[in-house]
This record gives sequence, C-alpha cells and structure tokens, in this order.
Amino acid sequence: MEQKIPLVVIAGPTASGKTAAGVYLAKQLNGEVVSADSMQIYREMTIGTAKPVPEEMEGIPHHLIDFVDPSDSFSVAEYVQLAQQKIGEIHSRGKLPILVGGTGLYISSLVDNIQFSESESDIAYREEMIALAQQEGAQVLWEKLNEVDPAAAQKIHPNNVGRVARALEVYHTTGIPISVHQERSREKPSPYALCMMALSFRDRQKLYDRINLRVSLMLEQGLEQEARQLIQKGYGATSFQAIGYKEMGAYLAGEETLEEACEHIRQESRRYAKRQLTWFRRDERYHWFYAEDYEDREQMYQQMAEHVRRQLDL
RNA sequence: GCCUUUGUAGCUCAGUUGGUAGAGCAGAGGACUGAAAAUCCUCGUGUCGUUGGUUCGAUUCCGACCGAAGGCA
Repeated sequence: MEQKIPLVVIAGPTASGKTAAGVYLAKQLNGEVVSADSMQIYREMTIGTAKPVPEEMEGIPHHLIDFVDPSDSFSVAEYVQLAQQKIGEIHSRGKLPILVGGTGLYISSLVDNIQFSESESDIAYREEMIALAQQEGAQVLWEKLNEVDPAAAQKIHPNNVGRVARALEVYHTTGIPISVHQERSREKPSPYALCMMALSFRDRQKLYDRINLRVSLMLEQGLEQEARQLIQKGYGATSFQAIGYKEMGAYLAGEETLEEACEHIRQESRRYAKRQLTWFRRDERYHWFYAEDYEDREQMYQQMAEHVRRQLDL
C-alpha cells in the first residue's frame, strides 16, 4: 500500500476568512495553496469572486486560480483531475498541499476520490431532455428516468430537471444507469491523509455582516466595470452563474437600479453562504473553527496550524 | 380643526356575509457525483393598533382614543 499524501482542507462559507487562513498555514507549514473554488478559476473575474490578489498571497503559490477563460465551461471532473495533479506535484516537491475553497462539490469529489467515467457529456441530448420537460412537464421527464433507473429517480426530485436530465444523459451515452456509475465512483479509496477544517461564525448575523461589507467593498473596487467588460466580451455557461455579475448585468441592462442590484448581490451571497454551511455541516470530518472562540484571527490561525500538526503528525 | 382612507407574520398585502387567519417576499432547515456562486425540496400563532359597547362569541359590526397617508379649511 502506497503512502498517503497529506492534504489539509480549509472550507467554509464565503467571507469566512479562508484565503487568509490558507496563506497563514502555508507559511507556517511550508505549504502551497490549491484553490477549490468554481468561480475563481476564471480569468477577468477578480473583484466579484474575491479572488486572492498577489498582495494577499504573500508569496505563497496558489494553484487552480485564474486559468480558465470566462467563455469556457468547466466541470467537477476536470477540476478533480487537475487538482489531483497539482497536489501530487506539490507533495513531490516536499511541500504540504493546502486545499482552500468554498465549492463543496469540488472538495468532496476530490477528497473522496470520486471516479468520473471517461465518457464525455452529451450536452445536446441533455438540452433536448430539458426542452422535453419544458414542453411536457417535469413529471414526464422524471417518469422516463424512473423507467430506466428507478434508484436514481428515487433520489432526485421531479422538479430538479437539470439532475433528471443529467441522469438520463448518462444512461443514454453509456447504457449504464447513473446510480450504478455513482456506486462504482466510490470504489477507490482516497489517496490522501486528510486534515479537514471549516471556518465560520457562531452568530449567523456576524457572517452576514461580513458578507454585506465585502459586497460593498467589491462595488468600491469596481465590480461594475469588471462586470461590464465581462458582458461585452461574452461569458459562458458556468461563469455566467457567478453571483455579482448576473445582478450587475440586470442593472447594466436597465432592468434594475444600482441599489436593487446591490441588494440582490448581498442577498444571493447570504443564501449561498447558507447552502455552503449546509454542505460542510453534514460532513463530520470537518473540524470547525468559529471566529468568536478566539481573541483574534491570528490566534485562530495558530490553533488551526496546531490542529494540523497534531492530526497529520508533522 | 373637519372629512376620507388606512392600521393583520420581520416587510408588502389578502381575508373572515361575526365562530381567533393566509399568500408573496424576507428568514430557517435539508438535499447535492460532469453548469454546483448552479439546481431542487420542506417550514407560516401572529396581543388581526388600543380601549369600551352590542353579541353565546368580535380581528370582523358600532363608539372613542392613538398612529399613518391624502383632501378641505
């Protein structure tokens, strides 16, 4: 049995202080940061994604940031492959890989070593299915799935058309139900010796205050201009989903006032944070660090470093 | 000062021909395997402004008072 690669994970909702924690730990533990963020991968989306800038990185190498064109789409499968590669490289250089990010799906897919089958996706077929749902109703599409893959149908709500369509797509392209794929995807054990930590606040309002503040800061830093440029250039399916840009788009299109757009950005960010918390909370491997429990950030980061040393036996 | 309209969930409002009430938004919880900052599911008790009266029973009808908006002097 091969030796497992030590991997530190820092997760948490947006604006919980992950970036700074990652840099601090990297400095303390001779590490490098690998981002696990589905939006910071895009170039030209810097302010709105709160992407770490060179001053914040303090010389610590950051990977998987700023390397995809906004007009390109991207997927978990690609992410996992790239991240595994980066982590391997960092480890072989004798450094400690530190995964930092808020995209739960990316983190757990990587950490649990989910195997994505080679077959690419068939977007055309998926869109066909979505169109079918629009014409005949979501229930009809779900029935279709229920016939070929009742196990998957059981787990997906009929209204969740995107998931139903994806499940049908998998069956269509591979002839194997997605439920079977998913079982197989978990067969390989994780190659990592994990130390997973999550950051948050005990008082939800404190987190929301920080989010609101961060959004105001983004606007001061020129989110409007960044969004305008992005819209001009045209962005793709994935990057279009980023909070901040689509709302600014509504403002720039004259559909809402600037005030309304800002309020929507704040609100969507808060809801996003809530969903992130839900995701991370259910994974019991996370050790939670709450800001209120420490005198200051520095003290919390020290405790985190201490926790890593203990857990990974460094 | 007088007249009119209005006061119901954190917000915007429905409603009860008198039997103590419900939507949207906000918010909370949950799910999550190739677009995940996405997508989807679940959750609504609140002195029905205050106070008297009528009534078996009032948030609902009547009176007074208080607050808000508009109009007239």
